[in-house]
Amino acid sequence: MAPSTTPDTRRRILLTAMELFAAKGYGSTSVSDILSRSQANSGSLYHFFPGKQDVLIGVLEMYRDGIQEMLLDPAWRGVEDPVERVFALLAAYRGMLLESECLYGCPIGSLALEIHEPDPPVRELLAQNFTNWTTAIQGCLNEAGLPGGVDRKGLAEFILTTMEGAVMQARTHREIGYFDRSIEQLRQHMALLTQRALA
Amino acid sequence: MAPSTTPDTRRRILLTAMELFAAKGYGSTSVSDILSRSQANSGSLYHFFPGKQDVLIGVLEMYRDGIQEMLLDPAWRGVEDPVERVFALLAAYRGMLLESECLYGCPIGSLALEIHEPDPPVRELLAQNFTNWTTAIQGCLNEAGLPGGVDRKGLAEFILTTMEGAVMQARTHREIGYFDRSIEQLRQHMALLTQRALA
DNA sequence: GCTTCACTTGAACGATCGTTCAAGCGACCC
DNA sequence: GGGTCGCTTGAACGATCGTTCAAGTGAAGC
Repeated sequence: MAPSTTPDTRRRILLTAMELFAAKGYGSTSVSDILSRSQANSGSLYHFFPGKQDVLIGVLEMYRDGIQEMLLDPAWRGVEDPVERVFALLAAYRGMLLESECLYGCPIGSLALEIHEPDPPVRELLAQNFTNWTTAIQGCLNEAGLPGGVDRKGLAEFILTTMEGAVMQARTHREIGYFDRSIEQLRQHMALLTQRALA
Repeated sequence: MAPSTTPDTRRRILLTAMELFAAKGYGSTSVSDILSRSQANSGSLYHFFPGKQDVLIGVLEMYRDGIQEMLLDPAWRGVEDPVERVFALLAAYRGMLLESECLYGCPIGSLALEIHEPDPPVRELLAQNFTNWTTAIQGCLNEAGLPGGVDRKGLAEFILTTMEGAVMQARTHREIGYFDRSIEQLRQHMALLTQRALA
């Protein structure tokens, strides 16, 4: 649609907001923060977005629509085994924690807990992001040779639960060990689930 | 007013702030919110607290010092079995979710993820709250007849991880089922850990 | 050349934020 | 009675918030 020469202000604003929301949260990021970091003027922002919340909606849509390219593809590059892919994704979050000295983990989880009374479209997008995540994991679990009795959807949700809880503790203690130990427990759990059928 | 009871403005401010921080978060709670709901004046608040952040510190200290009376004692009333106590505590969080139609879960977890760059005293208090929680759970696990090889500290942290992640998903989806399914996975995990030694 | 229109510019707005402070109150000690 | 002091009162402050808008730009269609 837009020629390559256009500055693509809308996208620049969204990418900046994505970065700032992840780093400082939604409430602590001011519109003028977004404007100065994205080199845009308030009039431009309000030309594309009715208000600040609609910038958040745009960011959550980017996460939702980009989960494959932005998250799964990089995490799963060179990893074929479906169970390994589960832990490769978790390792990607570990990497984000390490890069930021345990400051930033999962941007969706942070926003989900920060925004206490979200308007319906925001809540819905947060939920969609979680659902897409667990659906991707469920795909791995389906490929994996799990015993028949295992509840794949429940286990996929549990893996998200573990990631979010582990990120929260690692961030709070500023210590990656809290993340690692929870992941290790999850690994044990999945091993026991697999092994139970063999016994 | 009631002359027999001391006004105890400081405590009234803290209890109000505790309530508001849990309901709206720290950033979205204004000082004037606290003042009007606690029937205090700004001068009184700033007489007791250097600033808003010190109110948060006071609230986190209340949570830390009151974990036994406010959280564990009510949850464990009439429950003696140590493993049952673990799930009774989790059931207490389930109750908070239900009472609020899946809006409020764990106030510490919400604050931990909302406050992205906490000053050291705040971060330290959040970490202390988590540590006290896992230490209490570890006490249960020590009493329980777990096989010798089980990592009690790691498992206690994993139980907190599960609670926080499960609360996050239930809140985001506004559906208690997301909480329940993660707890069920945890129950399986603990059952498998116990049973493995018997096999 | 003129019009149209998507987009940009940036000053300005009212609201609300956290915070300050001079003044006042009242219980207790001298 | 006078003085001290912990606590209260509430108006006021400057800063910053999200948002508005009138004016301007420039490419495309006629």
